[in-house]
Amino acid sequence: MLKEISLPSPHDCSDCPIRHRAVCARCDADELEHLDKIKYYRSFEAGQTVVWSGDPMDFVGSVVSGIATLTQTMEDGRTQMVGLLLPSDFVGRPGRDGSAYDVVATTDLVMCCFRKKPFEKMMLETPHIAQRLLEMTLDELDAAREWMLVLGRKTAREKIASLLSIIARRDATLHLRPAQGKVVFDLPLTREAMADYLGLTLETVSRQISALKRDGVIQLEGKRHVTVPDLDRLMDEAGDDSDGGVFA
Amino acid sequence: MLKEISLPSPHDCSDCPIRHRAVCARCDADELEHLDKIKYYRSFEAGQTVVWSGDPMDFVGSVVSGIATLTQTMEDGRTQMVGLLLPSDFVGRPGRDGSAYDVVATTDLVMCCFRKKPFEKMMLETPHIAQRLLEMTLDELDAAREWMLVLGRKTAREKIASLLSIIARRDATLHLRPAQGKVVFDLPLTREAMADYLGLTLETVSRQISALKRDGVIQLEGKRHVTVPDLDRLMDEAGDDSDGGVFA
DNA sequence: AAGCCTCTTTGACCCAGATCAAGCGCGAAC
DNA sequence: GTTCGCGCTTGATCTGGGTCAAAGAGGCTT
Repeated sequence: MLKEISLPSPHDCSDCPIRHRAVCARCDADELEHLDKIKYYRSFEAGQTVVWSGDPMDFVGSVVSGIATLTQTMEDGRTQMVGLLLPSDFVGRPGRDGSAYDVVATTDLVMCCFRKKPFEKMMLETPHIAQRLLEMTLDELDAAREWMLVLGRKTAREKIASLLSIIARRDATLHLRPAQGKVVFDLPLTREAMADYLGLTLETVSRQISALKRDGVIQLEGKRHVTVPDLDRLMDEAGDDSDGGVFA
Repeated sequence: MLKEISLPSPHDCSDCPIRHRAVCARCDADELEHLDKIKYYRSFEAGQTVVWSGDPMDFVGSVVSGIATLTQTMEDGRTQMVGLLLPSDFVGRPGRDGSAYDVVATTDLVMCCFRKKPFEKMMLETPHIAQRLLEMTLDELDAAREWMLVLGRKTAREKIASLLSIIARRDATLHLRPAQGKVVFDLPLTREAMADYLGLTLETVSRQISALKRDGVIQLEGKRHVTVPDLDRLMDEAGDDSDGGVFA
């Protein structure tokens, strides 16, 4: 198994890239100082498991950079990804000891962790944190429900288009580019991970990506670098009428 | 369209059947009194729509009795149920004007509604409410993710068994009976609603129910009255290893 | 630069579940 | 008591996506 990387230099909340979106978004200077005392950074290599389902977790935290996945596995090995954790997303559940899912780093990953007990205590005393966490949890619930429609009712082609448009829009907002017209990005997931997210096999994922390429909906350079000439076209293929905004 | 029924007699929080499970579970007497001022009851007939997706909602609230569903619909009519609302479950999202889903009463339904604006104000001032809502939202998120595994990876037979065992366990806990051995209950959903929940067609639902009956996993009296001779057997068929507890 | 290893693509075939189509059973309306 | 309508079942057939199998394409190691 891979070794955990130690972070070269711990940094300060004031220049934290996720300062304004994470669970600490609403905190004032005093509260940040308090958080600072219970926080620490951890880094993981791509492919490393952050927590195993069922294992005790003595921390909660935020993704600072990189991407992690939340997956559930059945005894016979069938797996379903139930969440994609992007920078600023929260990991762990206050008031619960074990993790309900496997959390795996898909890319190199940096997390800002809080020791669980002190964090829980602080949540009770600091409405700003509890409020922000509620808001984030409600957003995740909406995203999960949006995904239930994808899993339950969409065709393979629509599923792929849905995933690509989510990534494309997320990337556009992250880089403050307009979320329409031409979008270019790198796929952060392998075909297998995409299959696990979409409830498909990796062969079907591959075939449908080839089909979308053949039909000019996307262009591919290598296996991962994607160009979407017309985001509206892609979103049409996804079957949702413009709305969307799952991981907004 | 059906008419809304007016409730014969509004009742008091102290003898409310969902007092200890709903969003108000942690409230003390003062807080309940405050809530009482902004609350009102509404009743709906089976089949009636409580809110349409996209429509403005000027209230949030709790299901007091009956069952409601949360569904999403695509332009071409494909629909996916994304939530099953049982007594004590919360409806609506503080801080959002419109409903993201259709909310439909599956049975006759009574709701305890709070005017939205005052409720939002009260949430900011009353940690007990925000804390309980966070807890409930986290539970719903877990349930939604559990359901993603069902939708994405389970076979039709496993899907049916999963739904039946959820209903059976919920019913058992609601009536304080042991959640194992023999369980008897009524299906609160039509075959079509089950299909919408499971991402199947109603024909497949019907066939798989017949198959489970033929195999002795369940017994049916009429279309809706179900006897599960051995809950463990049913849960085996659902494919999850004992754990479960989605709507616990 | 040869050999591996992992990720990916593509082909051939198969099957679970969708679709299309009757028909049943039971309560409500006339 | 007959008819209507709705919810449900069952059969026949079709098909999207799964399964099994082979091979290409980079990137790393030695």
